[in-house]
Amino acid sequence: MPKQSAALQPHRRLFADRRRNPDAKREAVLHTAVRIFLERSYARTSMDDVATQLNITKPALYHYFRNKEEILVEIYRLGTDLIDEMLGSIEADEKTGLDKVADFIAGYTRIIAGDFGRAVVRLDDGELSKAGRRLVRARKREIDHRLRALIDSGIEDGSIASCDAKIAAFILAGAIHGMASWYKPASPMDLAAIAGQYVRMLAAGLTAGDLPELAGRQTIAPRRFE
Amino acid sequence: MPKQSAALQPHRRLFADRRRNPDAKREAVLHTAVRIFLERSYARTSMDDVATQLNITKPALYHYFRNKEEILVEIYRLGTDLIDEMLGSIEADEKTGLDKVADFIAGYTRIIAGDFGRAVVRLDDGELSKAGRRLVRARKREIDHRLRALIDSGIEDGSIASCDAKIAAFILAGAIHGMASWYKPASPMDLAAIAGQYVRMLAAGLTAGDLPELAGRQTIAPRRFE
DNA sequence: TTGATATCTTACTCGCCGGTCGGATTTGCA
DNA sequence: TGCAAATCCGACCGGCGAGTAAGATATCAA
Repeated sequence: MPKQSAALQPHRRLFADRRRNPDAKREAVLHTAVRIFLERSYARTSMDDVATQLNITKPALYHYFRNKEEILVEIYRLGTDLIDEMLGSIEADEKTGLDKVADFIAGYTRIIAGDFGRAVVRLDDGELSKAGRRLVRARKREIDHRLRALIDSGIEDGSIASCDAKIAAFILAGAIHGMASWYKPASPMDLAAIAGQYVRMLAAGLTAGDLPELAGRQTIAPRRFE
Repeated sequence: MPKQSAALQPHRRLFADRRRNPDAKREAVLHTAVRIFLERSYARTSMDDVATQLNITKPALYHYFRNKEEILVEIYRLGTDLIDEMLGSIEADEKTGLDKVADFIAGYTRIIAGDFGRAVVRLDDGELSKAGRRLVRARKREIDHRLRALIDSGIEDGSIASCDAKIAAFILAGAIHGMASWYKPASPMDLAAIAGQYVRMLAAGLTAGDLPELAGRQTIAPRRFE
């Protein structure tokens, strides 16, 4: 049983009387579902779980969504839309590549702090059908490529040290994605402070690509850390 | 049906004749299981899948493991053992904090590139029972704390810029964990080159904690990126 | 050779969950 | 008011997968 937060109450009440606002109800399902999915994972959440939380029964859910997968795909869509929107506004700016990437880091951390952003990162798209998986992964790949383009533009204009943009993008995205595993909305830490340290540390990593004493370091002894 | 790689053949052959080497067979189960779990996820892998891959039937598996969870816990144990061992050897060194962290990054990427390391990071411990989850998460938490200690020591000896070690550890670990999602052992990219860029970029981020022009930057306009 | 034991198989049980069927109840509109 | 459509429910189906029971077969030690 997921803990019942006060924030869910309005969604429950929405379903109290029939015939009202199908769109609002559909949205209510999504908001409730994404919370439970994040808490329990998609696979371990049954349609009954979602329905119960909404104070309805399972078949009622199938009035708003064809199946369980459609709910998940819709969640991904909403989440990736947020990221797309942010990327669009960053790309439109007239800034150096480094500044754009820094803006990306700041914006991305904020999106990941939200439910739908966290869902994009944490929910397992391996649960999807082949078609759904293709769709979702294509969107993720596109986001990755746009981040790489940001980095490349920074390398070109000299604001970012020469490096492999592909790996750099993985490092940036990975670092921020990790947030989805530990960040709790009710966290005592200020989100702005967290985002600030992310920007500082990661942007610094991009500018100082080759500190001589680090570039030449030898790695640890070749023990068999398989 | 998971693709049958040549590397699995020896494990299949091990079970060809009965009564031979229980320890080796147990290990063979683990090696086979971790591969399938990484490909298909733990939840979507049935005991029949594992058994089939080994050329035996499901009940035979229960001769070596009490249940499915025991296999997963054992995989976690082997993976975290690798990390513990590495941390131990790093902690024993007489180096600056930054150098120790750099060694950690290099060693960690190599471990994550292996099956059991990748398993620690990618397999969902939410599938475990309460007891198993407690155990696994305790080990993960301990690793996190030891990394923080490494960072703290670097801040103390001045090799790392002052920052929140907790967040810094999350950033480092997150960046490397991300590798588990895209790295394929048969990758064309040289692992050493990847590890090198990880070390360079992340270590640089730790040394240059406060570039003035970055510290003072204002974040993106406060749109509602929920 | 012969029992004792380990190993492995065939054939089940049982619970869970996505999805559906048919019907009941409401709502809004003519 | 009356009726068509929308909304929702109780009861069910079918499949999947973890785990087990009971027995067959090979191995090893004596």
